[in-house]
Amino acid sequence: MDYRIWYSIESFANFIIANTELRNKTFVKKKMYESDANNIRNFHTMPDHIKKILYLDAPDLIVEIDHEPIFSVEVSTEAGTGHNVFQRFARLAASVENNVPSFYIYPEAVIITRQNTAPRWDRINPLIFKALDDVMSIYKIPSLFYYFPTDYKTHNDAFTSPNLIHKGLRFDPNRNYAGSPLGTDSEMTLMFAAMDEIVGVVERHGAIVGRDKLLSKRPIINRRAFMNQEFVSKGGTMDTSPLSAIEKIPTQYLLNYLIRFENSQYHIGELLRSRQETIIYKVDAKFRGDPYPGALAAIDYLKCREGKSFEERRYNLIMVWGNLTIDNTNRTLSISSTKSTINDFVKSVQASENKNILSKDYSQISNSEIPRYYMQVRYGSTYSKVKHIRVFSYFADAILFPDGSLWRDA
DNA sequence: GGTAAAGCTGCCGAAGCTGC
DNA sequence: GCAGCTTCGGCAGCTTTACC
Repeated sequence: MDYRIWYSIESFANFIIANTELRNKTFVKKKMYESDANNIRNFHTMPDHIKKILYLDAPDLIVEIDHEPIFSVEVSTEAGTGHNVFQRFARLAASVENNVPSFYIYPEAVIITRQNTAPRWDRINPLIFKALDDVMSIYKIPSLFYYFPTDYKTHNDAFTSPNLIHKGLRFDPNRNYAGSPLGTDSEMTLMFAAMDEIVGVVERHGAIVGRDKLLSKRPIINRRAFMNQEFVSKGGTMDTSPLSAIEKIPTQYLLNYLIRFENSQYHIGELLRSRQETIIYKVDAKFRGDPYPGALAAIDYLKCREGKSFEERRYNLIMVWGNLTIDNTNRTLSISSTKSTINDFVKSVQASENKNILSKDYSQISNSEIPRYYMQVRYGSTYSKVKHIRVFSYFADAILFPDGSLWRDA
């Protein structure tokens, strides 16, 4: 069986290979190109099944066997307070939505030194555990969390951390694995065991049949139980960020707001009307990407989804850019903002369109550009839009700005 | 009213590309 | 070869909100 290991950072690929059964397999390592927006020379060379995972956002590593992806890995060293831990959530979801198990490595806490304050641990928002569990419940595919090794458990006083200079993080000393977590840490050895379990199951049953069996395997059951326990023991609730920024309203309020776009020829379609209530993610900020795309994806799984596609939601999921007021008298919404406008969204889309070469004459296309042209013929601008535009328009049933709105009819 | 947590955003660096 | 641009990821300071 032939393995291919797609990586963003080669040293991290080396780290995973050396610590798992992959080291004994026949494999090749390949550089992963993330999107047609940020790497127009090479993205089109990515195989179709990898492109599908990259559609929403690119993970740090994808392992495939005989052209079938078997798991993806995302690693971060950021402090996971507030909505930061959800920043990478869309890429975990993108993997699982393509039936590919995902691993998320994130520190339990990171030392942050602020001005005029002693160094202290910024701790993870435990709601991430609930969000990942909901993903597993819906897709029946593992989406597992492991702590990036830190001094947090052993050095509660941040100032005493031997790795204070690295914000309390424990990195692997092997220079071939530069920037990777400490491989001998118990969290990492458990993760390697789970990866080996996947490799073993897939080799015995094949990738398609094998992945349906994974959730019932003991190392994965145990990890899922640990994640649920962490949610509870760390005081997780359904009120913390990003759920602290949502409102639930009767859908009629939304329809009453959108009526301004209707006329005798056009009426809002059936999708929004099909759900009685609507969840609104309120962001009164300047229009931007991270951390909002990941937070929006997490809200979908935590509150709205009941099935594998956005059509199977209990509630509409919409995003409001601006200061939202719910007008209970007139059963509608009002939005004001000096920070964001619909033009911020539209300008981003237009900027992405500049990456498209579909309007060129054949004589204008260089030979090396032809495969990229041909990819765009098939997929249009699917892969050439910037990440946050792709993620927002995938997850949100509607996006409202004070001066303009976008919505799905079906 | 004070403190801690949550939320927002300006700015920075890395990587990779384009154009001269 | 180099300057400059875009995209992405990330840090941490500032502001707002929540809580006691």
